[in-house]
Amino acid sequence: MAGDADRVADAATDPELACPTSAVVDIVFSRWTTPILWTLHTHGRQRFVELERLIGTITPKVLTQRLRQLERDGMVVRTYHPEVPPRVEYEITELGRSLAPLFAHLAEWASGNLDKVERARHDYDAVPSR
Amino acid sequence: MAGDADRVADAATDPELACPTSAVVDIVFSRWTTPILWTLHTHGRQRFVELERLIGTITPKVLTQRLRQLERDGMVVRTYHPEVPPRVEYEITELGRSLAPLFAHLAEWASGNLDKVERARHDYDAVPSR
DNA sequence: ATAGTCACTTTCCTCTAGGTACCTACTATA
DNA sequence: TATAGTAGGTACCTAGAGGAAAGTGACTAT
Repeated sequence: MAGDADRVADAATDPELACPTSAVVDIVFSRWTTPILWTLHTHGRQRFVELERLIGTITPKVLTQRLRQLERDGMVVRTYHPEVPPRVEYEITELGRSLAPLFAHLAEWASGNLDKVERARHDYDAVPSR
Repeated sequence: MAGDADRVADAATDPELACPTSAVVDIVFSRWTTPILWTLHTHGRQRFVELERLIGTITPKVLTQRLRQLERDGMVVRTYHPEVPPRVEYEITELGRSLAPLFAHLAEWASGNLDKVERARHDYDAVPSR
C-alpha cells in the first residue's frame, strides 16, 4: 500500500484524484449506463429482451456487459428464474434510485442551458478563421 | 426534417432520446472534461502549461483537443497574447460555472455512496461462481 | 421434424480515442 | 552556436471499446 506521502503526491499528479468527481463519472456516466438506469427507473423491473427493445440500438453483448457492471456496482439486481425458456429480470436498487435527484438536476441544467451550448457552438463555427 | 410521428419513433428507439440526460453527459462528462473544468474552477485562469502540470497525466495533444471542444461549447474562453514566447490563458465561463452546483451534487453523492459501491463490488467478487 | 423463445456467449471485425515522438516560429540567455 | 521556453500541430501506431452475426442449450409448440 502507498504511504501518506505517496497519496499526497498522487493527489497532485493523478487526474482521478485531482478531480473529486472522476470516480463517480466512471461509475455512473460510462457509456450506456445512463440509458439503462433511466429505463429501469421509469419502466420498472424489466426482462433482458424488453430492455433491449426499450433502449433500441444496444447489442445483446454490450447490454450484458453493462448490466453485469451495474450489478457489480450495486445499482441493479438480477433475478434468474430457471424456467424454459429462461427468464431473467433486472431491477434498479435503492442505491441506483439514489441517483434520481442527481439525474433530475442534470435534466434541469440541460433544459436551461442546452440551448446556450447550441448557440455557443453556432457562434464558434461561424468564425471562418478556424 | 422529421415529422412528429418520426420523432416519436425516434424517442422509442434512439438511446439519446430515450434518456433525457444523454445529451448533457456527452457534453459535460466526456473524457478529461471534468478534470479540466474542475481545475479551471478551483485554480482560476490558467496558462496551457500550468493546466498540463495541474492535471498531471494528460498529453498536450489531448489537452488541446479537449480545450477546443470546451471552448466551442462555451464552457471556456481562450485568450491569446501574441507575445514571444506566446502566452495563452484559459478561463471558465459563466456557463461553465453554472455547472458548479451540479458538480457539488455529484461530489456529495460520491461522499455518501461511493463506499456502498465499493462494498457491493467486494460482495460481488466474493461469490466464486462467477 | 422443425421452428421458436430467451438470455446470453463467442468470434470476428472496424473504428477511434489516445499515446509517442517530432516539428513550428521566435527570442532571450549562456 | 546551442539550448530553453511556449503553445500548440502533425504523422504514426496501438489497444480497447463496441458492433454484426452466428451459435448454444433446454424445452415447447406445431
